[in-house]
Amino acid sequence: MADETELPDDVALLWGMRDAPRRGPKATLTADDITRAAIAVADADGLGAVSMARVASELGNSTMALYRHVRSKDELLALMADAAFESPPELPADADWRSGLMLWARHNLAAARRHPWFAQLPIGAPPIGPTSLAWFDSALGALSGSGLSEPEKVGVVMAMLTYVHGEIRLRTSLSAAYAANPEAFGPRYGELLKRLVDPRRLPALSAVVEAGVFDQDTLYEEEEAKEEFEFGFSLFLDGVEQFIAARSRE
Amino acid sequence: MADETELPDDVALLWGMRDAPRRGPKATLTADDITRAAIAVADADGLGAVSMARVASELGNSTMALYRHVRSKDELLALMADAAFESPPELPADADWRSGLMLWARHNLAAARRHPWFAQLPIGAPPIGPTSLAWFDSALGALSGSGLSEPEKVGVVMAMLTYVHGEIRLRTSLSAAYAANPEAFGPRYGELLKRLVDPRRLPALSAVVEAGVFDQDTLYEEEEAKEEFEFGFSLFLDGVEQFIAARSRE
DNA sequence: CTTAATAGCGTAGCTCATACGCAGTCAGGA
DNA sequence: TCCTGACTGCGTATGAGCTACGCTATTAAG
Repeated sequence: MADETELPDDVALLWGMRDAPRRGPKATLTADDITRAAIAVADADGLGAVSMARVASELGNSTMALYRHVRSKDELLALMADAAFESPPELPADADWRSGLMLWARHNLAAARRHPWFAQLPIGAPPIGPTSLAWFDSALGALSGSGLSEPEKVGVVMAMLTYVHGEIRLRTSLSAAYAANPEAFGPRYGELLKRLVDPRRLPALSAVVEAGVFDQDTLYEEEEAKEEFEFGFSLFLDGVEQFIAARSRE
Repeated sequence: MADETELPDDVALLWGMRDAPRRGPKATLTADDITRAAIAVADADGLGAVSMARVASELGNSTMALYRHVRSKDELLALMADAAFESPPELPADADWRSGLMLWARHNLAAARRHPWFAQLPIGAPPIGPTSLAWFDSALGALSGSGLSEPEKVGVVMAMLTYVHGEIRLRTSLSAAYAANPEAFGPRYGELLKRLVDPRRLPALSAVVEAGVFDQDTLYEEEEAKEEFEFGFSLFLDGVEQFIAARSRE
């Protein structure tokens, strides 16, 4: 928290730390307003509907007015990425690391499901925004009683982030697509597989298909998706548990 | 593999199963050529450089000629998504499930690293292309000796896909961005964190930052990324191992 | 009161996806 | 043999999107 003068401009914008202008007219718009409006548009009509013109009109401004507060659309997307996740949950002080991480993951996924366009944002830099770092801190905090070293904690948290981001990208995207167009999924998928999968070329998949695993049409509904997440995430946490146990035996 | 007449058009295209036209001039172009050219453009200059005009000019054709073979750019992207991963690896017949999945994941990641734009493609439907299904089959096949039921195998494979996709999205994207612009990362990241992270508000993250975990500038290089992946993925596999052991005890 | 910095915005240039229709090409039937 | 219908490639045009540029109005400092 030394001198703020040398903070790169994009970082300063994320943290709301640009020095206020001394002269000129009062701004009727802030980068924050723009970010919120863009998120509202994306929530309502998808990321594809987020154009500078659309966001501006939503705010009752002209398109070019936005560029006084945001250098480019890419910068706006970076702002959206940080703002999409609200604050991380308060982890109970007496919680063990496992229930802490589980709570963290559930909240993170819930936030991602509220903003399904998040999975489509390009990732061009390590997390540096205030919200992203708050979530990072929260996850690390859950491991404070684990006895792991700092680099080990980071390793575990990065692995967890990996799993959760995969969930966001795969299952959340599919759920959103399913909600938009249920006919293209559901039982149609199972039937397509039955016709496309040659038992000689893809024997393992064929066995699964023949067993009817893909015949239910509830595969992409929220309840089902949650259960599948908890199953896979628990596998991961079991591995973490083993790791922590091994470390504490040393 | 029943009658092919009712296959949805996009699926038939993915499988190369459109019925050939009886009359008219010979086509000088195929959907396959277009897909390959588009992938080449994306590999060379990023997904943003993939425009219909660019792909067409790369093939020595006019922009609109592409639309005879591909219904829209979205369809082209779907073709690219399936073709990006070449064939899955041959798993040694005598391999145990764990080394099989590890081999699978390494090959999958290697393919993804060759095509870093893959992480930016929108996911709008469950996997249905021949390559995607071949990889799916390969992963299921690795579990054939595990004693799991078919639905359980699918659960484990989906969880693994989740982890690997997260890796692709997070680490592969970052590595690509780092390769394109190393100055924005490296030690600069550690220093930024030192200035931005308030020990009172983000104590756990602050401890990690002060411990110097982010000070190396090798964080995003390929070797380092591989090691971190293997660590996290092993945690996951440890969990799977426990699950399989518990199942076989019943 | 002057002046420099700043906000909002109109215009215009460029890129892109793609609808539409024309012209040339090939296979089968008359 | 030749016609006809199907099909390929492509030129043009439309509309949307990002954003550089410059003008005007507004505010605070000197």
